[in-house]
Amino acid sequence: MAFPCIQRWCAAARRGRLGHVTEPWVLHVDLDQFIAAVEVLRRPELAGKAVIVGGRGDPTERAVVSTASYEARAYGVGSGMPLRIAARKVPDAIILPVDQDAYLAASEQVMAVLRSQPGATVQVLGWDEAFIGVQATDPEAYARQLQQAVLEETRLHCSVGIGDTLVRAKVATTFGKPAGVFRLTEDNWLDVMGSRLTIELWGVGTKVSRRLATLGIKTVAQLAASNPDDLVPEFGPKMGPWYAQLGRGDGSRTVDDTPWVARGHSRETTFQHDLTEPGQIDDAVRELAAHVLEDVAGEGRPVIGLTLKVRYVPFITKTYARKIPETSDPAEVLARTLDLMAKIEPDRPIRLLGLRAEMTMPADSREGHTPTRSGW
DNA sequence: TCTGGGGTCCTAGGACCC
DNA sequence: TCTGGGGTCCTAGGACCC
Repeated sequence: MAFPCIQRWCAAARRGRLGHVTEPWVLHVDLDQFIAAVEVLRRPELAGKAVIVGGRGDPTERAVVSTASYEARAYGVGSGMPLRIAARKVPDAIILPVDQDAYLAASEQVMAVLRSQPGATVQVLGWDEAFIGVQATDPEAYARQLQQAVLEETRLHCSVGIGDTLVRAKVATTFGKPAGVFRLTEDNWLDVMGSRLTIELWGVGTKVSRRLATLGIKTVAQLAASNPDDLVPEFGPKMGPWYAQLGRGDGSRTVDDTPWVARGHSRETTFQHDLTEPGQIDDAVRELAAHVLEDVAGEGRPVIGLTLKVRYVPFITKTYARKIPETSDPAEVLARTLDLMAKIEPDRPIRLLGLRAEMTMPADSREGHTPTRSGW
């Protein structure tokens, strides 16, 4: 299958660029403080102030921070932090409610700009980030031009990571923030990342970094040098070798722009006051299930699996799952969800903090695909 | 300090079959 | 009476990401 390479070689030769053949690069684009930036755009008077976006914008409620502006981050506020705590840390912060529609609209604008870049293959990862695959002789120049285009058309700043794999591009972006560009390849990966802790890797959190440490692996360099087989007893046949690969920054180099199709949908709520009465719980499950059904029905796809996740009072999560015969009948799905709910600790008093209802859809009703995590 | 809401994927262990 | 070994499917739970 040398044909595409020869074609590229010929094309390069035609342009008189032989000896400077264009290389395939992965770019990772990440909008800077995206949600806060969108809020500042429509309220310019907020520029330069400590802005915190979370929940319904009421710091007395149970909710967490979605995004904080850099000014608020200077006080130690970060996403995921309880809103109540954040408000205490920055007493004069401006606290705003989450407005998903506004962020989605801004996101679509940004993605349109990315797709309009010459030769770009765009793989969207979330509201505020995407991979871009591109052939370029000077990826930094390409990145700068891309940042300029995004800024001109959306008034939003972004950072760009350049890499020879998806993982390296993704990690590179953190060194480009804010509004910068950084390149991470096989050549400088260990120089830049080697002495850092494994938790700084994309896909390694507190639990896994702690388990790695018990194996004597604390730094990225140590993980990179580890034998993949040695990690199998602790992490299993897939995750073990995957972590070793992650330590080296290796993995897929392919940006996949196949349209995203969800595997399932879910809704979650946290109650402002714990639920204790069976009637309340019944109502909550019905309401949640109805919302998920709307999302599923909106795609015109059937349901094959149900999951209820129940958060009890001292932060215990219980899962109840059922495979069901494929159906598109909302009444049947609701009835089966209520069956599942009957399993919620019927025998002892309960206090519910929150509920999550999930519905999964058959794989063969999907047309697109996306790389699996272990594929990265 | 006390924990959102939307996702994805992996693993262990049990049930069941041959 | 006691028990191999492989495979698949399902449930529960966990971890991580934005």
